[in-house]
Amino acid sequence: MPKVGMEPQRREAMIRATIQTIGEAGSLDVTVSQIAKRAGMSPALAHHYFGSKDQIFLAAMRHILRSFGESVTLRLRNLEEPEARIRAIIAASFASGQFDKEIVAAWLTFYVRAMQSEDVARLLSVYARRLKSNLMYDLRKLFSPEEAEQVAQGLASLIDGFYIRHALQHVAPDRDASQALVCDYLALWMERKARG
Amino acid sequence: MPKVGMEPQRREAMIRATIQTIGEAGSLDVTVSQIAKRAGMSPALAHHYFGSKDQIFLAAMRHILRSFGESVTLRLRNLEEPEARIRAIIAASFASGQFDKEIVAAWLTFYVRAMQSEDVARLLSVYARRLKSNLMYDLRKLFSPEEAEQVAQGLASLIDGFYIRHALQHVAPDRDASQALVCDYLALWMERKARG
Amino acid sequence: MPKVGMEPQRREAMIRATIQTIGEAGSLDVTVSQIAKRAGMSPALAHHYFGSKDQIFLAAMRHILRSFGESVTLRLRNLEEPEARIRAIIAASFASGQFDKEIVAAWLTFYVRAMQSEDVARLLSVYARRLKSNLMYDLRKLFSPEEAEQVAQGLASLIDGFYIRHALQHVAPDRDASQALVCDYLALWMERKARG
Amino acid sequence: MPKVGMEPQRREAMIRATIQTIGEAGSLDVTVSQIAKRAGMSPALAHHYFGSKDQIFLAAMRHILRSFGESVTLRLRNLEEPEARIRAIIAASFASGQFDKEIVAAWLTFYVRAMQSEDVARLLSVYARRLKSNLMYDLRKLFSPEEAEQVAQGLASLIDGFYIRHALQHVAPDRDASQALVCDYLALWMERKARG
DNA sequence: AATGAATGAGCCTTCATTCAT
DNA sequence: AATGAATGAAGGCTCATTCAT
Repeated sequence: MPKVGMEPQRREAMIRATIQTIGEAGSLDVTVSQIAKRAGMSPALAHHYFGSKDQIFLAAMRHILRSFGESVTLRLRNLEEPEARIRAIIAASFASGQFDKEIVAAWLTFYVRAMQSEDVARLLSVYARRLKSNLMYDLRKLFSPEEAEQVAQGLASLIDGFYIRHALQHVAPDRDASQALVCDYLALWMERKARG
Repeated sequence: MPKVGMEPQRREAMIRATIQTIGEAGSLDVTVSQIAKRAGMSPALAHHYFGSKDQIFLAAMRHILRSFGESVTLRLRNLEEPEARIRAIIAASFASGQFDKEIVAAWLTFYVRAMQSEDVARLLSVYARRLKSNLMYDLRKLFSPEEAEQVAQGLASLIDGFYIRHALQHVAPDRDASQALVCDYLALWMERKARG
Repeated sequence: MPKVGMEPQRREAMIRATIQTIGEAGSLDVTVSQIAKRAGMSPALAHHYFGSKDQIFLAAMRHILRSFGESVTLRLRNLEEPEARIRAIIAASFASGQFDKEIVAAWLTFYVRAMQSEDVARLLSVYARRLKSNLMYDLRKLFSPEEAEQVAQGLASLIDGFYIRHALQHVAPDRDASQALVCDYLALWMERKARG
Repeated sequence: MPKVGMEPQRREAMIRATIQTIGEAGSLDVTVSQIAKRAGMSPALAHHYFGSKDQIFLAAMRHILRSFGESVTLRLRNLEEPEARIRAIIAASFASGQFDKEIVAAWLTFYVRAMQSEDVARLLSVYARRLKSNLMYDLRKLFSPEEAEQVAQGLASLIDGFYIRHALQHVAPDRDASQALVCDYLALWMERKARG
């Protein structure tokens, strides 16, 4: 009996396998065959569902981005206080499922990939803009427009910086310390503001 | 035209071409042929001088790292005051010749490469350790040991974060704004300390 | 035309083509492309099925060795008399399908290859040991242990010698004359023994 | 001061290096660079003196052949008795300097090479013919023409067989045992003849 | 729905050989 | 006499992608 409606399962399996494979290899230099094998199917079927290797990567990236977006949305629900909301966004970045070695490695490789692929770059910039607008929404309630802009830039860069360092196993601070340092960056600005 | 003593010139040409090619492509997926062509020689000669593609990449990376190191050393000469010295290190990171699109792109790809290659990882960690010890040397004069550690981590991550954002043309702040924000991070800590 | 189950056919075609190509060239300096072309497939497919050039060679050699072994086994069936059995083994070495120009040339190149490749050497020594134990089994019934050993060595070397000479088209004796001379070597020993 | 008359020394060094290199590698797959390096000169100079890689190999082979020929001539001097002379020829084949691992390996590779190269084949056949005529000269004094022919073939093949086995480190008999077995082959024929 | 079969294109690497000095 | 410089040509191998079943 021919199975029907396999597509969603196959796609999901491929996406998961893609992230795992890239994460392990620490590189986009993974073959479609490797990914397909891990996903339990033939490379031919993978192509059938995705059309090309690029599309496979894009789908995986979209998955990571969407998953992060949903995590943020969830954490912001019921939070009113600006400072708390910003901390929630930061927390989302370091949450398990996001700051895991595997995910971060995949994330990084995609980042680099954006230098080559317009599609990837577009995807990334959508995410970046949304993250920034999220931050700005609350920062504007705490700081002047110029200061808010600066804090947003600082926070985002700091997070990216910790990501890259996490991926490379430098003597990087662990998850909690990293998150604490980012939160502290907000605190430093709050203190300056308080002091006048 | 004399035909002896070409090796240094050839090596230099290859290194320059490697950085340019990687910078433009935004990827390590460049062929030895491409690089050699840009450097004005045959791929065979490139292999003759470097032995392998990996060695070509390593040489290019060593060049970037050494160049950065020398820049830092130069800028620290004659500076005594801790805060000024830290600002000098930051400035070196954003100096032209270092924060250029091309260099940063190459830098990033090497960063990612470190996830695969032991050799690259080693090279990078040497640089990271030196940078940190440079920062710590002066930070310890300004802060408690724990605080110094935190500031160092923050500064380094912030710089890396701006690098990655610079490479990706996000709505990233420009060179001066980036540098200013990093310096301001130090300022924020100094203010907190001053306030007690 | 069904497109499944091609692997065995492809492998067989490759093995045959390998022996032919090496036989014609009289050298292992043949390219995978040449062999694959003769076998009617792309070099890529050849690699797909064998993994590497070395594996292709090994497979071809295993084929020759196995084919010789089976020929010997077949000829020994139903033979009880020691002298007849030894003559059968000798005959197998000179049988058509074994002492053909092509096969002998391939055989020789593999022999030489054994000086470089552990794998080939191992394969060859397995065959050599089996051939010797075959000979010794019957020789021990005809001669003293020391004599049996000598006869075995002589017979084996003589066969190898005729092989090498056959391959090189020296004014070498033809198949029948070669075989007769080897058999006569056994006869010489039998006469000596008879005479006491 | 420019050195003059270097050519003979250079050629000799190259020939020695060629035999050593091939002997060690157990293969003709050695590069001109390897040989030249071992001979203490640049590959360019090697080409200057020999013209091509083929010529280098041919020169090395000619050297081996000539050296063997001279050894035979020397050993035959002052020997009158046919049987003794034949034994001397056999002894020459197994003499140190001829039956050494290195030489034998080179010898074998050249043998195989003869299947490809007309030049090598010609060289080899000259040697084979001379060896045979040497043997026949004395054998004819001991046997009928047909028998002499057979003994010559047997002796030559036996020697070649021991060579090949010596090169491959099979559980081959050592130098003395090999030589004894070849001599014994002659003895077997003498006994048959004596018995009548 | 699924896959084994198949390949074209391309890359890294090696090497004999040439040339200018 | 001697060599560093340089390359064209070729080979092994990989892989995304297509196709027939």
